[in-house]
Amino acid sequence: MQTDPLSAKFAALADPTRRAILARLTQGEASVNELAEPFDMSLPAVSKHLKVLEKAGLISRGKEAQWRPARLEPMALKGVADWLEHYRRYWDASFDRLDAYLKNIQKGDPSGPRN
Amino acid sequence: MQTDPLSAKFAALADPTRRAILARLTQGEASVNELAEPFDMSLPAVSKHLKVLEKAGLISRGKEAQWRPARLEPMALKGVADWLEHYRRYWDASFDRLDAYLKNIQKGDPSGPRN
DNA sequence: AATGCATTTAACCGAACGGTTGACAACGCG
DNA sequence: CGCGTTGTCAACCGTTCGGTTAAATGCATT
Repeated sequence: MQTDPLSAKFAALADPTRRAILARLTQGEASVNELAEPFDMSLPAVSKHLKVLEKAGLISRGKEAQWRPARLEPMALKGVADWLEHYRRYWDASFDRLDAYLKNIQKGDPSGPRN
Repeated sequence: MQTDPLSAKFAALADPTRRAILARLTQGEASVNELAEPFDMSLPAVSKHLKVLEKAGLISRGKEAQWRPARLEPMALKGVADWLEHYRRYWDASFDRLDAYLKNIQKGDPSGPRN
């Protein structure tokens, strides 16, 4: 696992089990057993996945008696979205037009896009 | 490396060197040597990173004489953005009220759907 | 044909990943 | 207290990752 936060987030998301866990958590908090139920995998394995997600900041854990419920920490995902946003202009056509417009007015053309 | 495309993309993005390569490619095509220049790392290492990015669909390679320039394949990033979009409501302020509602029904508010 | 440049392939290495099993810790309850 | 439930820890295992060096490939130039 890398040390920089963005790498940790991407690495955490690069596993279908962990993404499924996140999807489940959009329904609300869940215990480890509840989270493990859909998977053909031991409990410690799920526990490890949760630890990866927690270290990446994508979830946080609670403590209620012997339960340690996990909940979504969605601002971490916003961090990923913000990184992606830098590339939006390279796929989004409507963003391209806006970008061209902004570049033109920055060049001092008051009438808008040129070409 | 996983077989499903989304995992491959996230895994490819989980490395700062590879993200730096993508950033460089927003300036336009580049040869392997050009891409390797900023990094304190051998050429084969960069070549491997490019292969990871290519298998993830994030870049494509050309062939001009002995050069194999890499270029950005931005629609692949859009795939990642689309996945993230499912979670926007969980961080975006404009969805705060919906989020509060969902949290209430999850606590067992009998007026809402049950988990 | 020989040289030189750009890039990839092959073999190898240590560290991290994703999983297992078995033991252990923490808590609620009879 | 003793017990069952919940979850983590520790050790281990095979595979993948990210890097290296050395050799091979592809192409242009002379």
